[in-house]
Amino acid sequence: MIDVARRANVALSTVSYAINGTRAISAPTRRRIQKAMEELGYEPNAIARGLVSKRTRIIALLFPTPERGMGVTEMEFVTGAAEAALERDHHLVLWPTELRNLRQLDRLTGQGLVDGAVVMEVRLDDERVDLLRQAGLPFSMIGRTSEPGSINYADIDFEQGARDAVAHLTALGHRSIGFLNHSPSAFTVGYGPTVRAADGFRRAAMDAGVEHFERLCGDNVAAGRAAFHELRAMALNLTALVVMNDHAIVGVMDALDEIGWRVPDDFSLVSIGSSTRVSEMMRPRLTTLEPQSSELGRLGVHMLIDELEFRGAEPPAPTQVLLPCRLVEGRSSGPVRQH
Amino acid sequence: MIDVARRANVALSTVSYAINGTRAISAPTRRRIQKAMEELGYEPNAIARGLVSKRTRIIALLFPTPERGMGVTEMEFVTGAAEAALERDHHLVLWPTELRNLRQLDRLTGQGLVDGAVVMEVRLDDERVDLLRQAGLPFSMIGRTSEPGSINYADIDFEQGARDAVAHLTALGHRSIGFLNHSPSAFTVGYGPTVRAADGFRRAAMDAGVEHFERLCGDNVAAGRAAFHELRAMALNLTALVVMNDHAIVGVMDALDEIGWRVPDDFSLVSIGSSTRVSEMMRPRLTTLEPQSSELGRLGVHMLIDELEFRGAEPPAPTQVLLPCRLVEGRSSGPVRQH
DNA sequence: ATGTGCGTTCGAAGCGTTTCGACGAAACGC
DNA sequence: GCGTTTCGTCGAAACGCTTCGAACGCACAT
Repeated sequence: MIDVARRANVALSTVSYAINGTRAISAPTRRRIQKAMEELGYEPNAIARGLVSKRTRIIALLFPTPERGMGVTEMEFVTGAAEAALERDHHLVLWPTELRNLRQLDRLTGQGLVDGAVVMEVRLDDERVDLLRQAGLPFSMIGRTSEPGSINYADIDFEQGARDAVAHLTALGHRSIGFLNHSPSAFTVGYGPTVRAADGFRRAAMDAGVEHFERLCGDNVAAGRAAFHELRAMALNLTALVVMNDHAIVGVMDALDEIGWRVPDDFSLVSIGSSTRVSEMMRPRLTTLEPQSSELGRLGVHMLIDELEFRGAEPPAPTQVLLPCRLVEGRSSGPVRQH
Repeated sequence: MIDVARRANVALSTVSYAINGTRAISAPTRRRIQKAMEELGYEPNAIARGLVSKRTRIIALLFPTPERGMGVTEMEFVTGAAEAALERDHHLVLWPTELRNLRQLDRLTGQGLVDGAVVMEVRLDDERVDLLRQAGLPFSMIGRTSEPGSINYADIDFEQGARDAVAHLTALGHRSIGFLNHSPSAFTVGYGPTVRAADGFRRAAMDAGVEHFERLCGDNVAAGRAAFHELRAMALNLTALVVMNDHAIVGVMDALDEIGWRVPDDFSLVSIGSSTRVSEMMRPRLTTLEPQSSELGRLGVHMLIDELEFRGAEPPAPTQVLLPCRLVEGRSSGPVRQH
């Protein structure tokens, strides 16, 4: 920076003002500085900048490391967030913190490396959120707690998604619809999508006046297969299933094969939350309510940076967004079978 | 840090030495400092540390943003890398740089934020690698260029994977085997796995003395379906296919349905590079040569940090690792059909 | 000529660490 | 009992920037 200043015949501080736009700089001076920077290939040192300005322009992405690893949806959160961060001239660091290990998270925030955080896979009651709030670190959420207050969040509207799924099926004439949810453990830890999708399904089915059945189901093929057989035994008129469980749905299709039912002729399936990349791999291609995952990741980052940049001024109104799922019709849903 | 020093009755610098182990500190003094740090909940400021020590303990993960987005395999690289970084007390930032946009990468490295980089999805001839080398930034690769020289890398051994796939099929009695590769564009840009798997397949088939056919194939269902029909028309005895293309393989199965062939009774399929999470979603569950993606991400980070920590001492021998794929038998491969 | 105000620019003081050279005290050999 | 080494500690100087208060020149009004 000294070299740039010397070359442009100005003081060190003038270069700084020119870079940050903190004070007015006359056009000729600015030009000289620009030129000097380019000629020297100068790039301001992010660390030194961060040290004095208290703005590191680094934000953290908090994601839990679940047993089963992450799917396509989560990957899209991450890439979306990373792209958005870069566009807004920020860096995104990954903090894969186990949920129980709050101590680690505490240490990480204490290091003063990041200006804020985006929290992924938020639970209805999430300790990480409490910790961040206490630490005074600005953050936004992908997902939301049961009491989000004035915290910025962007979430998938799984409740509406479930309603849309039911609407899609009732429009096709189905009058007895089941719902296969995530695992019981997801439900008990208060994983929002699990809870809210179930609500949406129930209401939509009641509003439509159709027979409906719900079931939690382990996140694996065998559980899906078993769940289907059970559901069918208790719901004799069942003609369609809404499934929010990418693994279980495979088991369901296996079970359908076993009893010789064809999809969608004899039975319809609608998946909630599968990305097209996954639903395209199924045969038949699944009808799915696809979440806008990448967009969600982007939003989370933008909300956070908006907040960071407004610091000092009066806080802007919290941004709280529910993104609808997009209905992508595959070949797994069709008109109800006529007996 | 001043508070800690005051509380422990030592000089500022003594606290620093105690934290970093840079100089010997007597046991009682160290204890006093430890205690003071805990009582005050003190955590050293990562930014200030980085500024003076020239070691930010931040490393970058470079991944291209391809059109089709990333799959499960890539996600596992990322999470593996993030976990490994955290374990070794480093931060991982995501740099999703478009391949053509080298300018951006140049700027990013110029900021002096990161100590080194892990490059994902390396091509046989990769401009990013040249740029990093010129910038003097230490880095390791997941994948490898055609001339890796003394650069650390960890790569999936797709060549061996292809051989294993052929071995698996010949052991089942197959004597006419096809290979469905990635898209022509992947081949022309010199994407390593595409090129090397083809080599491995060809050699293994020749060594085993079996009839073999190869084909590039667009990364989508329709292309896979078309490719199968074409392949079958020119290879009348074909009884099995090795596929390194998660999307195309779905099309192949559709095509098999169309001609009434069942998997694996009438025709065998082996996938290369599909993670179990994907192959479990296929029906029948695919036999796959699963890459150890998470391990690869971890390795990339460890290699880089090893190198960073050795700076100054003579450079350690380059670590260059090929990780074998793991054969996971599904239900898509079986004994050759007897006519 | 002298004062007033504005738009620009300057010098210097930090930001929270690491690290260098130096120093006091205890331990050693003779 | 005197140099000499070793161990543990200290004060102060960076690291590369931002930002504060002050000062400069210039046009304008007085």
